[in-house]
Amino acid sequence: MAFQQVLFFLRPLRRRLSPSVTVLRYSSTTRADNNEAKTDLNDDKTESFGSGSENKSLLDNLSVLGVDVQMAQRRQPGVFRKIHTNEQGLIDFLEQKGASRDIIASIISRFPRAITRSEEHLEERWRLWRNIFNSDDEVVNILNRSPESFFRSSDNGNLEKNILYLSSLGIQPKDLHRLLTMAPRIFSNTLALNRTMVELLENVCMSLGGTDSKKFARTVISRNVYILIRSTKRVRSNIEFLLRSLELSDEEALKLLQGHGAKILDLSHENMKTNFRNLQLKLKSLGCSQGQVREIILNYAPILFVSSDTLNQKLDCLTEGGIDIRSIIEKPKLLDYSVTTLKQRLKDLHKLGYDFKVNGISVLDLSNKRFKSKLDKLRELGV
DNA sequence: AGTACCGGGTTCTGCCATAAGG
DNA sequence: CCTTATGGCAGAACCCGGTACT
Repeated sequence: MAFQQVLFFLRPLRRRLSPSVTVLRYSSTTRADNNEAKTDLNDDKTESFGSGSENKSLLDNLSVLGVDVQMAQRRQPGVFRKIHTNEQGLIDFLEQKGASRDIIASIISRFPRAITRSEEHLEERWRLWRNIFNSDDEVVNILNRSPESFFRSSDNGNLEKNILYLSSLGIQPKDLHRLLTMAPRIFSNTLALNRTMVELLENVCMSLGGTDSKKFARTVISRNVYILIRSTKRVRSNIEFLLRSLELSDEEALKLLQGHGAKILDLSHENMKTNFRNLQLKLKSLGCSQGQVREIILNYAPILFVSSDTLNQKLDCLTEGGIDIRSIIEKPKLLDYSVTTLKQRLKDLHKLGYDFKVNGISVLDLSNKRFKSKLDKLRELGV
Protein backbone atom coordinates (compact mmCIF):
# COMPACT_ATOMS: atom_id res chain seq x y z
CA MET A 1 0.00 0.00 0.00
CA ALA A 2 2.71 2.44 1.03
CA PHE A 3 4.67 1.73 -2.11
CA GLN A 4 1.57 2.24 -4.17
CA GLN A 5 0.86 5.48 -2.44
CA VAL A 6 4.38 6.72 -3.01
CA LEU A 7 4.12 5.92 -6.68
CA PHE A 8 0.93 7.85 -6.76
CA PHE A 9 2.52 10.90 -5.29
CA LEU A 10 5.58 10.70 -7.48
CA ARG A 11 3.57 10.24 -10.62
CA PRO A 12 4.53 12.87 -13.13
CA LEU A 13 1.96 15.58 -13.49
CA ARG A 14 0.07 14.39 -16.43
CA ARG A 15 -2.47 17.03 -17.19
CA ARG A 16 -5.68 15.15 -17.58
CA LEU A 17 -8.06 17.98 -17.26
CA SER A 18 -9.03 20.06 -20.18
CA PRO A 19 -7.81 23.65 -19.79
CA SER A 20 -11.29 25.07 -19.79
CA VAL A 21 -12.35 22.90 -16.92
CA THR A 22 -9.20 23.83 -15.08
CA VAL A 23 -9.89 27.50 -15.47
CA LEU A 24 -13.48 27.17 -14.48
CA ARG A 25 -13.15 25.03 -11.46
CA TYR A 26 -9.62 25.24 -10.29
CA SER A 27 -8.41 28.68 -9.57
CA SER A 28 -6.00 29.11 -6.71
CA THR A 29 -4.10 25.89 -6.18
CA THR A 30 -2.28 23.56 -8.50
CA ARG A 31 -2.03 19.84 -8.57
CA ALA A 32 1.53 20.02 -7.37
CA ASP A 33 0.45 21.92 -4.32
CA ASN A 34 -2.09 19.28 -3.54
CA ASN A 35 0.32 16.46 -3.89
CA GLU A 36 2.80 18.16 -1.72
CA ALA A 37 0.21 18.77 0.88
CA LYS A 38 -0.78 15.16 0.85
CA THR A 39 2.79 13.98 1.02
CA ASP A 40 3.25 16.03 4.12
CA LEU A 41 0.17 14.60 5.69
CA ASN A 42 1.46 11.20 4.82
CA ASP A 43 4.28 11.62 7.27
CA ASP A 44 1.69 11.68 9.95
CA LYS A 45 1.38 8.26 11.51
CA THR A 46 -2.39 8.39 11.97
CA GLU A 47 -4.66 6.80 9.41
CA SER A 48 -7.26 9.51 9.33
CA PHE A 49 -7.79 13.13 10.02
CA GLY A 50 -9.14 14.12 13.38
CA SER A 51 -12.86 14.01 13.72
CA GLY A 52 -14.49 16.70 11.70
CA SER A 53 -11.51 17.61 9.56
CA GLU A 54 -11.30 16.40 6.03
CA ASN A 55 -8.74 15.91 3.36
CA LYS A 56 -8.74 19.24 1.58
CA SER A 57 -6.61 18.22 -1.36
CA LEU A 58 -8.82 15.23 -1.96
CA LEU A 59 -11.87 17.44 -2.08
CA ASP A 60 -10.11 19.72 -4.52
CA ASN A 61 -9.04 16.88 -6.77
CA LEU A 62 -12.53 15.53 -6.88
CA SER A 63 -14.34 18.76 -7.51
CA VAL A 64 -11.97 19.49 -10.36
CA LEU A 65 -13.12 16.26 -11.92
CA GLY A 66 -16.72 17.31 -11.56
CA VAL A 67 -17.63 15.04 -8.65
CA ASP A 68 -20.65 16.14 -6.69
CA VAL A 69 -18.63 16.41 -3.51
CA GLN A 70 -21.55 17.35 -1.31
CA MET A 71 -23.47 14.30 -2.35
CA ALA A 72 -20.43 12.09 -2.00
CA GLN A 73 -19.71 13.37 1.51
CA ARG A 74 -23.26 12.87 2.57
CA ARG A 75 -23.14 9.29 1.33
CA GLN A 76 -19.83 8.10 2.70
CA PRO A 77 -18.30 10.67 5.04
CA GLY A 78 -15.58 8.33 6.26
CA VAL A 79 -13.87 8.30 2.88
CA PHE A 80 -13.17 11.98 3.16
CA ARG A 81 -11.36 11.72 6.45
CA LYS A 82 -8.89 9.21 5.14
CA ILE A 83 -5.37 10.19 4.28
CA HIS A 84 -4.67 7.46 1.78
CA THR A 85 -6.96 7.52 -1.17
CA ASN A 86 -6.39 6.47 -4.72
CA GLU A 87 -8.59 8.82 -6.65
CA GLN A 88 -6.06 9.54 -9.36
CA GLY A 89 -5.33 5.86 -9.73
CA LEU A 90 -9.02 5.17 -10.10
CA ILE A 91 -9.50 7.97 -12.57
CA ASP A 92 -6.59 6.81 -14.69
CA PHE A 93 -7.76 3.25 -14.50
CA LEU A 94 -11.31 3.95 -15.58
CA GLU A 95 -10.20 6.35 -18.25
CA GLN A 96 -7.96 3.70 -19.69
CA LYS A 97 -10.97 1.39 -19.78
CA GLY A 98 -12.84 3.89 -21.87
CA ALA A 99 -14.97 5.69 -19.28
CA SER A 100 -15.59 9.35 -19.94
CA ARG A 101 -14.74 11.91 -17.29
CA ASP A 102 -18.42 12.56 -16.72
CA ILE A 103 -19.01 8.91 -16.05
CA ILE A 104 -16.06 8.70 -13.70
CA ALA A 105 -17.22 11.76 -11.79
CA SER A 106 -20.70 10.33 -11.53
CA ILE A 107 -19.36 7.01 -10.28
CA ILE A 108 -17.34 8.66 -7.53
CA SER A 109 -20.24 10.93 -6.61
CA ARG A 110 -22.51 7.98 -6.10
CA PHE A 111 -20.02 5.60 -4.53
CA PRO A 112 -17.08 7.49 -3.09
CA ARG A 113 -15.50 4.45 -1.52
CA ALA A 114 -14.41 3.53 -5.01
CA ILE A 115 -11.42 5.82 -4.51
CA THR A 116 -10.10 3.66 -1.70
CA ARG A 117 -9.53 0.68 -3.96
CA SER A 118 -5.97 -0.05 -4.93
CA GLU A 119 -4.58 -0.49 -8.39
CA GLU A 120 -4.13 -4.24 -7.91
CA HIS A 121 -7.63 -4.59 -6.57
CA LEU A 122 -9.09 -2.74 -9.53
CA GLU A 123 -7.09 -4.73 -12.06
CA GLU A 124 -8.11 -8.02 -10.53
CA ARG A 125 -11.79 -7.16 -10.17
CA TRP A 126 -11.93 -5.87 -13.70
CA ARG A 127 -10.28 -9.03 -14.96
CA LEU A 128 -12.89 -11.17 -13.21
CA TRP A 129 -15.77 -9.16 -14.62
CA ARG A 130 -14.23 -9.22 -18.05
CA ASN A 131 -14.19 -13.00 -17.96
CA ILE A 132 -17.95 -12.76 -18.16
CA PHE A 133 -18.38 -9.67 -20.30
CA ASN A 134 -17.23 -9.31 -23.88
CA SER A 135 -15.75 -5.85 -23.74
CA ASP A 136 -14.57 -3.10 -21.43
CA ASP A 137 -17.46 -1.02 -22.69
CA GLU A 138 -19.99 -3.40 -21.24
CA VAL A 139 -18.30 -3.19 -17.85
CA VAL A 140 -18.16 0.60 -18.01
CA ASN A 141 -21.88 0.63 -18.76
CA ILE A 142 -22.71 -1.39 -15.69
CA LEU A 143 -20.42 0.69 -13.50
CA ASN A 144 -22.12 3.80 -14.69
CA ARG A 145 -25.47 2.30 -13.95
CA SER A 146 -24.59 0.81 -10.63
CA PRO A 147 -21.22 1.82 -9.19
CA GLU A 148 -22.09 0.21 -5.90
CA SER A 149 -22.35 -3.24 -7.41
CA PHE A 150 -18.78 -3.16 -8.57
CA PHE A 151 -17.17 -1.30 -5.71
CA ARG A 152 -19.06 -2.24 -2.59
CA SER A 153 -17.03 -5.30 -1.83
CA SER A 154 -13.28 -5.40 -1.50
CA ASP A 155 -13.21 -9.15 -1.62
CA ASN A 156 -12.09 -10.35 -5.03
CA GLY A 157 -11.65 -13.88 -3.78
CA ASN A 158 -15.32 -13.98 -2.92
CA LEU A 159 -16.21 -12.68 -6.36
CA GLU A 160 -14.19 -15.43 -7.93
CA LYS A 161 -15.81 -18.05 -5.70
CA ASN A 162 -19.24 -16.77 -6.67
CA ILE A 163 -18.48 -17.18 -10.33
CA LEU A 164 -17.18 -20.69 -9.76
CA TYR A 165 -20.14 -21.58 -7.60
CA LEU A 166 -22.74 -20.35 -10.07
CA SER A 167 -20.93 -22.12 -12.86
CA SER A 168 -20.90 -25.30 -10.83
CA LEU A 169 -24.70 -25.18 -10.76
CA GLY A 170 -24.54 -25.49 -14.51
CA ILE A 171 -25.34 -21.86 -15.22
CA GLN A 172 -23.90 -21.28 -18.67
CA PRO A 173 -21.70 -18.31 -19.61
CA LYS A 174 -24.56 -16.79 -21.55
CA ASP A 175 -26.70 -16.78 -18.42
CA LEU A 176 -23.85 -15.60 -16.22
CA HIS A 177 -23.64 -12.68 -18.58
CA ARG A 178 -27.33 -12.00 -18.10
CA LEU A 179 -27.01 -12.22 -14.32
CA LEU A 180 -24.08 -9.85 -14.17
CA THR A 181 -25.72 -7.44 -16.58
CA MET A 182 -29.13 -7.32 -15.03
CA ALA A 183 -28.36 -7.91 -11.37
CA PRO A 184 -24.69 -7.13 -10.84
CA ARG A 185 -25.13 -7.03 -7.08
CA ILE A 186 -25.31 -10.83 -7.09
CA PHE A 187 -21.57 -11.01 -7.60
CA SER A 188 -20.83 -8.81 -4.60
CA ASN A 189 -22.98 -10.91 -2.33
CA THR A 190 -21.02 -13.20 -0.09
CA LEU A 191 -20.77 -16.71 -1.42
CA ALA A 192 -22.62 -17.81 1.71
CA LEU A 193 -25.59 -15.60 0.93
CA ASN A 194 -25.88 -16.83 -2.63
CA ARG A 195 -25.45 -20.37 -1.44
CA THR A 196 -28.24 -19.92 1.09
CA MET A 197 -30.64 -18.83 -1.62
CA VAL A 198 -29.63 -21.68 -3.91
CA GLU A 199 -30.05 -24.14 -1.06
CA LEU A 200 -33.48 -22.72 -0.31
CA LEU A 201 -34.45 -23.41 -3.91
CA GLU A 202 -32.92 -26.87 -3.81
CA ASN A 203 -34.80 -27.67 -0.63
CA VAL A 204 -38.05 -26.49 -2.16
CA CYS A 205 -37.40 -28.77 -5.10
CA MET A 206 -36.67 -31.78 -2.90
CA SER A 207 -39.65 -31.16 -0.66
CA LEU A 208 -41.79 -31.22 -3.78
CA GLY A 209 -40.34 -34.55 -4.74
CA GLY A 210 -38.18 -33.16 -7.51
CA THR A 211 -35.23 -35.25 -8.62
CA ASP A 212 -32.73 -32.71 -9.94
CA SER A 213 -32.57 -29.90 -7.43
CA LYS A 214 -29.53 -28.28 -9.03
CA LYS A 215 -31.34 -28.02 -12.30
CA PHE A 216 -34.38 -26.65 -10.50
CA ALA A 217 -32.33 -23.89 -8.85
CA ARG A 218 -30.57 -23.13 -12.11
CA THR A 219 -33.85 -22.90 -13.99
CA VAL A 220 -35.54 -20.64 -11.45
CA ILE A 221 -32.53 -18.32 -11.36
CA SER A 222 -32.28 -18.19 -15.14
CA ARG A 223 -35.98 -17.42 -15.35
CA ASN A 224 -35.68 -14.64 -12.84
CA VAL A 225 -32.23 -13.17 -12.55
CA TYR A 226 -33.28 -11.00 -9.63
CA ILE A 227 -33.85 -13.91 -7.28
CA LEU A 228 -30.32 -13.81 -5.92
CA ILE A 229 -30.52 -10.18 -4.89
CA ARG A 230 -33.63 -10.83 -2.86
CA SER A 231 -33.81 -12.06 0.69
CA THR A 232 -34.50 -15.71 1.29
CA LYS A 233 -37.28 -14.51 3.57
CA ARG A 234 -39.05 -12.88 0.68
CA VAL A 235 -38.60 -15.72 -1.79
CA ARG A 236 -39.56 -18.31 0.79
CA SER A 237 -42.72 -16.47 1.81
CA ASN A 238 -43.73 -16.05 -1.79
CA ILE A 239 -43.25 -19.71 -2.59
CA GLU A 240 -45.11 -20.79 0.53
CA PHE A 241 -47.91 -18.38 -0.25
CA LEU A 242 -48.32 -19.67 -3.78
CA LEU A 243 -48.28 -23.31 -2.72
CA ARG A 244 -50.76 -22.71 0.06
CA SER A 245 -53.22 -20.36 -1.57
CA LEU A 246 -53.35 -22.25 -4.85
CA GLU A 247 -53.27 -25.64 -3.16
CA LEU A 248 -50.79 -26.88 -5.68
CA SER A 249 -49.87 -30.50 -6.07
CA ASP A 250 -46.16 -31.26 -6.11
CA GLU A 251 -46.15 -31.60 -9.84
CA GLU A 252 -48.08 -28.42 -10.42
CA ALA A 253 -45.77 -26.55 -8.08
CA LEU A 254 -42.60 -27.81 -9.76
CA LYS A 255 -43.97 -26.87 -13.15
CA LEU A 256 -45.15 -23.43 -12.08
CA LEU A 257 -41.95 -22.47 -10.24
CA GLN A 258 -39.72 -23.57 -13.09
CA GLY A 259 -41.96 -21.82 -15.58
CA HIS A 260 -43.59 -18.41 -15.57
CA GLY A 261 -44.09 -18.64 -11.80
CA ALA A 262 -40.40 -17.85 -11.29
CA LYS A 263 -41.01 -14.38 -12.60
CA ILE A 264 -43.02 -13.31 -9.60
CA LEU A 265 -40.95 -14.86 -6.83
CA ASP A 266 -39.10 -11.62 -6.22
CA LEU A 267 -42.21 -9.53 -5.74
CA SER A 268 -42.39 -7.91 -2.37
CA HIS A 269 -44.40 -10.35 -0.31
CA GLU A 270 -47.01 -7.83 0.77
CA ASN A 271 -47.45 -6.85 -2.83
CA MET A 272 -48.00 -10.40 -3.92
CA LYS A 273 -50.66 -10.87 -1.27
CA THR A 274 -52.34 -7.58 -2.11
CA ASN A 275 -52.41 -8.32 -5.81
CA PHE A 276 -53.69 -11.80 -5.13
CA ARG A 277 -56.53 -10.52 -2.94
CA ASN A 278 -57.43 -7.93 -5.52
CA LEU A 279 -57.50 -10.50 -8.28
CA GLN A 280 -59.77 -12.69 -6.17
CA LEU A 281 -62.17 -9.82 -5.49
CA LYS A 282 -62.17 -8.64 -9.06
CA LEU A 283 -62.86 -12.05 -10.53
CA LYS A 284 -65.53 -12.66 -7.94
CA SER A 285 -67.24 -9.43 -8.95
CA LEU A 286 -67.17 -10.71 -12.50
CA GLY A 287 -68.91 -13.85 -11.39
CA CYS A 288 -65.94 -16.18 -11.25
CA SER A 289 -65.28 -19.01 -8.84
CA GLN A 290 -62.25 -19.65 -6.62
CA GLY A 291 -61.29 -22.39 -9.05
CA GLN A 292 -61.06 -19.84 -11.81
CA VAL A 293 -58.75 -17.67 -9.71
CA ARG A 294 -56.49 -20.66 -9.43
CA GLU A 295 -56.82 -21.36 -13.13
CA ILE A 296 -55.87 -17.87 -14.28
CA ILE A 297 -52.76 -17.85 -12.11
CA LEU A 298 -51.72 -21.30 -13.24
CA ASN A 299 -52.15 -20.16 -16.82
CA TYR A 300 -50.07 -17.06 -16.35
CA ALA A 301 -48.71 -16.30 -12.90
CA PRO A 302 -47.15 -12.96 -13.85
CA ILE A 303 -50.57 -11.33 -13.69
CA LEU A 304 -49.81 -11.17 -9.97
CA PHE A 305 -47.13 -8.70 -10.93
CA VAL A 306 -49.71 -6.24 -12.21
CA SER A 307 -50.76 -3.72 -9.60
CA SER A 308 -54.36 -3.78 -8.46
CA ASP A 309 -55.34 -0.57 -10.15
CA THR A 310 -53.79 -1.44 -13.49
CA LEU A 311 -55.19 -4.96 -13.48
CA ASN A 312 -58.69 -3.70 -12.75
CA GLN A 313 -58.44 -1.21 -15.57
CA LYS A 314 -57.32 -3.88 -17.98
CA LEU A 315 -60.04 -6.31 -17.03
CA ASP A 316 -62.64 -3.56 -17.18
CA CYS A 317 -61.74 -2.39 -20.64
CA LEU A 318 -61.64 -5.94 -21.93
CA THR A 319 -64.96 -7.00 -20.48
CA GLU A 320 -66.58 -3.73 -21.49
CA GLY A 321 -65.16 -4.34 -24.95
CA GLY A 322 -67.30 -7.44 -25.16
CA ILE A 323 -64.80 -10.08 -24.14
CA ASP A 324 -65.92 -12.96 -22.00
CA ILE A 325 -63.95 -13.22 -18.77
CA ARG A 326 -63.68 -16.95 -19.34
CA SER A 327 -61.58 -16.44 -22.45
CA ILE A 328 -59.29 -14.13 -20.45
CA ILE A 329 -58.89 -16.79 -17.80
CA GLU A 330 -57.79 -19.20 -20.49
CA LYS A 331 -55.35 -16.78 -22.13
CA PRO A 332 -54.33 -14.27 -19.46
CA LYS A 333 -51.06 -13.40 -21.15
CA LEU A 334 -52.67 -10.57 -23.04
CA LEU A 335 -52.89 -8.77 -19.70
CA ASP A 336 -49.20 -8.07 -20.25
CA TYR A 337 -50.11 -5.34 -22.67
CA SER A 338 -50.70 -1.83 -21.45
CA VAL A 339 -54.17 -0.44 -20.90
CA THR A 340 -53.51 2.02 -23.71
CA THR A 341 -52.55 -0.68 -26.18
CA LEU A 342 -55.48 -2.89 -25.23
CA LYS A 343 -57.95 -0.03 -25.58
CA GLN A 344 -56.56 0.98 -28.95
CA ARG A 345 -56.73 -2.56 -30.25
CA LEU A 346 -60.26 -3.02 -29.02
CA LYS A 347 -61.21 0.17 -30.81
CA ASP A 348 -59.53 -0.87 -34.06
CA LEU A 349 -61.15 -4.27 -33.99
CA HIS A 350 -64.51 -2.92 -33.02
CA LYS A 351 -64.47 -0.65 -36.08
CA LEU A 352 -64.04 -3.71 -38.24
CA GLY A 353 -66.82 -5.53 -36.48
CA TYR A 354 -64.49 -8.16 -35.11
CA ASP A 355 -66.33 -10.83 -33.19
CA PHE A 356 -64.29 -12.18 -30.27
CA LYS A 357 -66.79 -14.95 -29.61
CA VAL A 358 -66.22 -16.34 -33.09
CA ASN A 359 -62.58 -15.51 -33.64
CA GLY A 360 -61.13 -15.66 -30.15
CA ILE A 361 -59.00 -13.13 -28.34
CA SER A 362 -55.50 -14.16 -29.32
CA VAL A 363 -55.53 -11.33 -31.87
CA LEU A 364 -54.99 -9.00 -28.92
CA ASP A 365 -51.89 -10.85 -27.82
CA LEU A 366 -49.60 -9.99 -30.73
CA SER A 367 -46.58 -7.79 -31.19
CA ASN A 368 -47.39 -4.42 -32.67
CA LYS A 369 -46.00 -5.39 -36.05
CA ARG A 370 -48.03 -8.56 -36.21
CA PHE A 371 -51.14 -6.82 -34.98
CA LYS A 372 -50.90 -4.18 -37.71
CA SER A 373 -50.51 -6.70 -40.49
CA LYS A 374 -53.39 -8.66 -39.02
CA LEU A 375 -55.51 -5.51 -39.11
CA ASP A 376 -54.58 -4.92 -42.73
CA LYS A 377 -55.67 -8.40 -43.66
CA LEU A 378 -58.95 -8.01 -41.82
CA ARG A 379 -59.61 -4.77 -43.67
CA GLU A 380 -58.98 -6.42 -47.03
CA LEU A 381 -61.35 -9.22 -46.22
CA GLY A 382 -64.00 -7.14 -44.51
CA VAL A 383 -64.37 -4.27 -46.98
C1' DA B 1 -49.90 -18.77 -44.50
C1' DG B 2 -51.67 -18.25 -40.20
C1' DT B 3 -51.59 -19.32 -35.46
C1' DA B 4 -50.08 -20.97 -30.87
C1' DC B 5 -46.62 -21.43 -27.70
C1' DC B 6 -42.91 -19.92 -25.49
C1' DG B 7 -39.04 -17.45 -23.89
C1' DG B 8 -36.46 -13.44 -23.89
C1' DG B 9 -35.21 -8.16 -23.54
C1' DT B 10 -35.29 -4.21 -20.86
C1' DT B 11 -32.30 -2.13 -16.58
C1' DC B 12 -33.43 -3.09 -10.80
C1' DT B 13 -30.92 1.23 -7.96
C1' DG B 14 -29.93 3.88 -4.06
C1' DC B 15 -30.71 4.15 0.33
C1' DC B 16 -30.66 2.51 5.24
C1' DA B 17 -29.59 -0.82 9.12
C1' DT B 18 -26.61 -3.70 11.25
C1' DA B 19 -22.67 -6.66 11.94
C1' DA B 20 -17.85 -6.85 12.11
C1' DG B 21 -13.57 -5.00 13.08
C1' DG B 22 -10.66 -1.67 15.22
C1' DC C 1 -16.75 5.89 19.22
C1' DC C 2 -15.21 5.28 14.33
C1' DT C 3 -15.16 2.82 9.75
C1' DT C 4 -16.15 -0.72 6.20
C1' DA C 5 -18.71 -4.59 4.46
C1' DT C 6 -22.79 -6.53 3.72
C1' DG C 7 -27.84 -7.65 3.90
C1' DG C 8 -32.27 -5.96 2.95
C1' DC C 9 -35.79 -3.07 1.38
C1' DA C 10 -39.37 -0.44 -1.83
C1' DG C 11 -41.66 -0.39 -6.05
C1' DA C 12 -44.14 -3.05 -9.20
C1' DA C 13 -44.80 -3.83 -17.18
C1' DC C 14 -44.76 -3.98 -21.62
C1' DC C 15 -43.48 -5.79 -25.61
C1' DC C 16 -41.12 -8.66 -29.43
C1' DG C 17 -40.40 -12.39 -32.40
C1' DG C 18 -38.48 -17.36 -33.24
C1' DT C 19 -40.31 -21.57 -34.26
C1' DA C 20 -43.27 -25.60 -34.17
C1' DC C 21 -47.61 -26.78 -35.48
C1' DT C 22 -51.64 -26.95 -38.50
